[in-house]
Amino acid sequence: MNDQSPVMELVHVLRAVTVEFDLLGAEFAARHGLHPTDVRALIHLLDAARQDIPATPGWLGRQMRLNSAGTTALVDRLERLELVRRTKDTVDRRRVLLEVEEKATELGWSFFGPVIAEVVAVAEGFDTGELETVRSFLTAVLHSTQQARAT
Amino acid sequence: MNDQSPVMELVHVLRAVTVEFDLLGAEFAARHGLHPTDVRALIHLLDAARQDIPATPGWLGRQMRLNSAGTTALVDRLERLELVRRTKDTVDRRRVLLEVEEKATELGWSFFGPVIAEVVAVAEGFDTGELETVRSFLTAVLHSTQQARAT
DNA sequence: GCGTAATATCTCGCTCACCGAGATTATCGC
DNA sequence: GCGATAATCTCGGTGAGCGAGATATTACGC
Repeated sequence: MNDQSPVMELVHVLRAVTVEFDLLGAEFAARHGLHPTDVRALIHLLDAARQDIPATPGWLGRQMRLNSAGTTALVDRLERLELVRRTKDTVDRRRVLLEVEEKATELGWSFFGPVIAEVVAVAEGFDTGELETVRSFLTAVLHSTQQARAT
Repeated sequence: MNDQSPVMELVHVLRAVTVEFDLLGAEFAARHGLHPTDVRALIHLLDAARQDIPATPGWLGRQMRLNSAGTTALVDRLERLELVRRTKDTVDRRRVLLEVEEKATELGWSFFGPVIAEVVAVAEGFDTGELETVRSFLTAVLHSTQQARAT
């Protein structure tokens, strides 16, 4: 397993991309006067909205690995920034549903927009089959990592 | 640019991988009684050592987007944990060099070991050309993102 | 060379994100 | 109904990271 093997290079570049995306999020956060955590939360919330998964403080806290106190504080911040709205669940009235405001989706797009544009630009240089290879490789890494973490 | 386009799926899976790696780092940190920031710093320091880049507090702070006060506190923590050692640069005596201890490399391997094993396992299902495609795609995304961030 | 600007690091005081413990309110099984 | 369980929030405390500024060393203009 030397440093020059193709697989090791993949590991390095994957890690580098992760670091880079983190920094991107941190700088976006700083530029908009919020915290990296808020951006991460926003991503989870928009993702949930996109997939019609009901978002609650408890769910968000689990995604973020925050305890309930930290989660409450996080939701308080997001609500104060008018990015989400707390509404009571009419079915189970212990629960609070988090609804993302218009402002949040706008912010989300202003974050992802440039990233998407870059990936699109890069993708120009690859044909459909190659892109499919990349996608399936990353999906496999994702699933294998998720599974390893669950252990 | 609808949600089902191959490129959009790539963006989503890339983001998911990033989130997953973050959580991995956070859980590794928690398990070893350190903070996610410390793990990130460790990654940068090991990376620097691997590439023979001299690591100083200033350099580390720039990598992490921390100000000098935060950087000093970070290095203090790492030194207290015996992961790095401060040594004065004999050439430029304003500078402090950060040397990673044995303990740090061990910790680094215990973090990356499982990740590498997973990527290796996933890579089994792909031939050399495909892996090269993935590598060059990710490298392109990395460079384009780095450049966009520098702007 | 000599004063001044620039650079690297550190100190101090402070804010606030997050944690642990526990309170509160709502639901469910019996 | 009643205890057990679940979802959320409150309170107090810890510490990571910031802004401002101090200190020490080096580079530059004259």
